[in-house]
Amino acid sequence: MSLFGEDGAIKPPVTMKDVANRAGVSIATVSNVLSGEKPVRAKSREQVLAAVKALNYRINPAASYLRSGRSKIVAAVVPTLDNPFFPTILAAVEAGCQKDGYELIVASSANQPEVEEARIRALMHWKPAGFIVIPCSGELPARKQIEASKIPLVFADRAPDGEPGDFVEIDNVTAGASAARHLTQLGHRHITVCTPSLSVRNLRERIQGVAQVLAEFGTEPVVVETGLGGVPEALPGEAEAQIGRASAIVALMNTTTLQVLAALNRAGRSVPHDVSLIGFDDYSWMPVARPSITAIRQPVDLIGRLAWSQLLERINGASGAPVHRRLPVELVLRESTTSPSAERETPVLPTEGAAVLSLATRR
Amino acid sequence: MSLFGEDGAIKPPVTMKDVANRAGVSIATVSNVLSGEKPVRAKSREQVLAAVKALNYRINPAASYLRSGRSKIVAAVVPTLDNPFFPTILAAVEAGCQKDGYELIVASSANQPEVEEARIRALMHWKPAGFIVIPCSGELPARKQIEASKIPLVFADRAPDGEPGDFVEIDNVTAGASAARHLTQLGHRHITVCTPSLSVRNLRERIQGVAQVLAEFGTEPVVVETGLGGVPEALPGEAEAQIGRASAIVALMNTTTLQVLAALNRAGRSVPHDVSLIGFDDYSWMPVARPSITAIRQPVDLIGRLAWSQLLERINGASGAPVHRRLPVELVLRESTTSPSAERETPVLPTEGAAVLSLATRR
DNA sequence: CTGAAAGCGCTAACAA
DNA sequence: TTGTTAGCGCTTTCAG
Repeated sequence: MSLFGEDGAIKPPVTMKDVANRAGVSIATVSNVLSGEKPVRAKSREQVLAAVKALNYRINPAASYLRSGRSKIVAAVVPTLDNPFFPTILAAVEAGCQKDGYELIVASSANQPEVEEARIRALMHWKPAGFIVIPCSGELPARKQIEASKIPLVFADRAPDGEPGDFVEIDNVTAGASAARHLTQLGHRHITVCTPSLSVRNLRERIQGVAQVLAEFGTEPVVVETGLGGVPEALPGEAEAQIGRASAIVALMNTTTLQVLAALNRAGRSVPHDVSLIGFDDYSWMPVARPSITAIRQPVDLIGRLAWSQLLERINGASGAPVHRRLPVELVLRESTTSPSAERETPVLPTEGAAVLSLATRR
Repeated sequence: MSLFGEDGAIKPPVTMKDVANRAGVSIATVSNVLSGEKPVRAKSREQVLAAVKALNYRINPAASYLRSGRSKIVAAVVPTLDNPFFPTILAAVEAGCQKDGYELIVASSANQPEVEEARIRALMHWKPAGFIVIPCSGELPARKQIEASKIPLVFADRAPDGEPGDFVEIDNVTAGASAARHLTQLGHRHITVCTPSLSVRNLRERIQGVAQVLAEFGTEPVVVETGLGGVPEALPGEAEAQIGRASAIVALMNTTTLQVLAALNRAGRSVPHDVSLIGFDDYSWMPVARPSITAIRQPVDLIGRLAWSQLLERINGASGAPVHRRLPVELVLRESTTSPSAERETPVLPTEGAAVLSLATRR
């Protein structure tokens, strides 16, 4: 399979013509065998396949695309590759692509809508067979262009505002509610929700889920916006203070959990003694941390797999109505959540009197 | 910029011909303006550029590649996307690609040499402008083909056995030595090194670094192979036992650190009371964990950036000798390492009697 | 400096 | 069922 001939000169790459010659058929027949579109006599097919194998021929994807207007490329646009959540989805998508013979082009929007727009436009020129997009905000102007070009588009994890189209996500409202339910069952009545951003719908829905449960108890979540950054030295003053005052916290993203943990350390608050914590996303460090972290586990791999299978169906021409899947999450109970004691509950709202709570429900 | 005309019909995409017509020049001139290869009269250039902008024209990359044999694609092959270490490198590469007008195709070898081989061969058919490869083992047969095709190739993090070629990695021996030095300075003389695999050279070099330091004290590291998997229920019996006996552990990869932590939990060994732990790779959960984890911090982002800039130079024709960069790491001191007491040192070799050590050196 | 024209390797009519 | 042929949109001689 060397690219060099006997004389050391570079061999030109094998083309379909070479295969045709060797198989004793025309290039059209070779094309037909390879594409499987048109019927081909068994004998011819065998000869072609043999020649393909002998020459180690692989179709030139660019030529194929140029002529047919269809490429075996899938384009994925994610908010960032620095947060492991997104690459994990991509891992599943990539595995699907690999299995089904597609290449995956990956672009990061760096959490900036303008970059996202520009990347999608650039990707469009490859006429990818499909797009998998995890938008970085509620606006996705480029969506119109993708849809106008009839390129299948599947959203994963998040969809822009408006009609979701084909979309695989978790059931965010229920997930938020599960977290809140767990905390209320432990006896918490005041929950602080920490979110990196409010401009993404799925995060707003998680808050909504928390709010629904708290409404039963006549309270509302305190919402703290912590920003998209990594784990900073300190959050903005107000956020830092609100976290310091919290008795139960739900962190809506993996990065947020770390931000919260850091802020709690700075505030000298201990988990779960002073404050209970539930994090969205379950990572392998969470069971190992001390205390181990109670988490809402998203089926990340499944999100990716379903996004791919949905996209593939569209690529293969499935028409039907948009498919919007909301996958269930799992609440993984660990050590970071426990019952509040009356003493700890009080400081949250200093105006209220202290109540005495049984400690019996502590694990 | 709609893809629809006034009548709602789909507009065919803008081609170079359209630009030429509008600019009142030939398509060759348009091509020359866009490629910048040949000199073009300023006037013509302006007209072309104006037309390009007006029509929102973008070159068709497949046609361009088909004709010229050069593509603006970079192919990256990584062992997995599930370990955040690799996507972080890719994030930097992707940023570079974006800046310099390349698209990034990502393929995962799933840590299997055969898959790696197959993926590279598939990618070759896109005639990418360059390859960035993080090999999954010491063998990389496909390398010959890449090099024979004159496609620039840069290794990141690891290189296959033999001549490294263009390669950006950390200084593994020194990194291993730093970890060991830190432990010996604390008083440790017995170090257990946990590695996911022995078939990757950079991991072997880290062990070598540890061994060099221990040699000064007349001891040798105990090497435990823990496998590439995630955090399993239990490691193979022998590995589990060796970790349980250790008084100081260096974990050579991020996943290994978690495996070790889990194994130590199962063995009822507490960090750093019973055993000190240093992990390779510094993740945002490590400072937040209790105890926080002492780590060898790799300049992951820099590895990616340098790999890209090196690749870009080759793409642009730089010839010179292979560039092999070994970047320095940082030892980040945290709570998971401390001096051994005699009681803790002893159980390593159960045959020895217990000794009493002062606890004064504990932090 | 610019334009005309010849393909790159492949697919899709169409003819046979 | 198969072969012939005309391009896909671009880059690259080669004349002008």
